[in-house]
Amino acid sequence: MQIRFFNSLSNKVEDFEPVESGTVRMYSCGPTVYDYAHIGNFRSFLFSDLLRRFLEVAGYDVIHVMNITDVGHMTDDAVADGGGEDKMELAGRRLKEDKKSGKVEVGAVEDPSDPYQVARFYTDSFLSDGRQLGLKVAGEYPERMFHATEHIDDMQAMITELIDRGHAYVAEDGVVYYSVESFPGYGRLSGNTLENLQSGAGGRVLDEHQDQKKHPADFMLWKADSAHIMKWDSPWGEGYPGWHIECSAMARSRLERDVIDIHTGGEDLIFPHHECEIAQSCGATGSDSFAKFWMHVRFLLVEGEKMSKSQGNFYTVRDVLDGKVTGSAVHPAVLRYELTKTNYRKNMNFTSQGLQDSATAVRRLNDFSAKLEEQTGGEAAEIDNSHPVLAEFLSSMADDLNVAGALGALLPWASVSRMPSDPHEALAVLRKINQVLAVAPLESQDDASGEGSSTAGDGEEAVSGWCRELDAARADKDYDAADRLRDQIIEAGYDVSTSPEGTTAKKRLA
RNA sequence: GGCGGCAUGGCCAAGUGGUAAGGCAACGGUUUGCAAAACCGUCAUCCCCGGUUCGAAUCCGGGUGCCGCCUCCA
Repeated sequence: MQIRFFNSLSNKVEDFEPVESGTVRMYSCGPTVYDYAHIGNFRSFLFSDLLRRFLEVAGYDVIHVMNITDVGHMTDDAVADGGGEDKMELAGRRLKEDKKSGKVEVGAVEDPSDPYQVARFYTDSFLSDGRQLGLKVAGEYPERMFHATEHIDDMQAMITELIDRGHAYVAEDGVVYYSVESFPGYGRLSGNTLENLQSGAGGRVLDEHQDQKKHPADFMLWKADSAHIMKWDSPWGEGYPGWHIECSAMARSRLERDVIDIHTGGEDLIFPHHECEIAQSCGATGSDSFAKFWMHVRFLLVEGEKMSKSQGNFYTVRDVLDGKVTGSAVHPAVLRYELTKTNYRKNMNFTSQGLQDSATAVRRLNDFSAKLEEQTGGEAAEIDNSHPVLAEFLSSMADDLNVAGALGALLPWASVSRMPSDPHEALAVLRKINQVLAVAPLESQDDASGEGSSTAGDGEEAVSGWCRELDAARADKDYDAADRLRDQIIEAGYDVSTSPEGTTAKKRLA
């Protein structure tokens, strides 16, 4: 099976081969932890998870790492190089407000003016969201997910290398800048070559107040600022690192290679972030490449509109799970399915209807899974990847993660009314597919979350009592009572199914 | 103004030269105390214009629309 991915570096679909046979090293730009992650963030993170899971099922050892950005982002957007205040500081003030108003539990953050506590709070939120949604790397914290603030040494070492190799300089104001003119490959990823940047600058202000820099596109590596809320000693004065350097430094130290296989992120990161990473990494290592494959996720729209706080269509993961979109609680597996079912290179349209569709599909896969488990007693056959459904599923995924094609193979097969002739084999196939999709069985998410499942158990007992009452009413031909009970169960968030064997109710997933 | 990406039925979406997968919704039927579920069946010529070809959703040229980046941002 030849795996092919679209490479943002060449804007072409290319055959994928890892640098080291059998092992894939991938780096994903992770969350910033001064706010809750939203569904757009998670589309990106789940894309990297799907990619990683697919590569694992395809037979690779995957070393997948993701950073947690807890330093280096500034609020002032008029000045790109360290203006305004640290977003962590702002987040601290907001948390303080939320604490007062009761939006954030007492005890969750003791001292909001401590940026490390703010980071800790939002890191925990992220890890909890991630684990619920089946994000493997979140379950591997802190081995494979780690904080930028714990890698300041690596960043400083890389900055030193860059200065030594003539790729960086200390400007008159004491700020360390990367010199883009020292790196001929600048612009290769984004198309924003120095030439293009210049010719495209018409009408736009390109840093006229950056007269300290040798070139307007030079970007900050270290800024001495003893007044800054988060600061470290350095050869260039007490201060903090630029935003881009953390990924270059951490990818190298954590993946232990100068050249890695795959680097992922949202499409907005192509420029300047990833362009700058390449310049830094290649500049420091002397290698002519940093990541062999760059894969970028397109943005998602919400009901056809851009997601924005002012439009009122801005959703965090917990908003969706709590039912802010659909009006009733959404199972994490449904959100995972919804956010991964559209190919990562297309803008996906996140809609309430889509969530409902996903819930139907997840239900279907789970019913199918449950029936197979029942038929086999959980005994799966030994299989390779040659089963027709599995083979088509994997070959679709191998084609630049064609999820829709893969689901096109899976869904018609996964039908409880046409059960496969060999359930042991089918169970093995489904389990393998679910290693990629991670939506059926649903329990895979519950282990990690720990919350919500206990209350669901209580509700289920009441509902199953109502089902027995409903059966009794129907036996008595007391249809008014039966209809009332049915409405009651539906009201409680369950789908009712009556059959000669009795009434059963299943929790609606969205 | 510069650099990229995308455009298939009501919705999600496969298909990369030979006469349009799959899912959801809808509609008709079977079933049902009624309904739901389930099952059977029905449902598109592919943004526009021009070209290449025996033949194009698929290749080429020109438009149009949408998305991202060029300033923090998945």
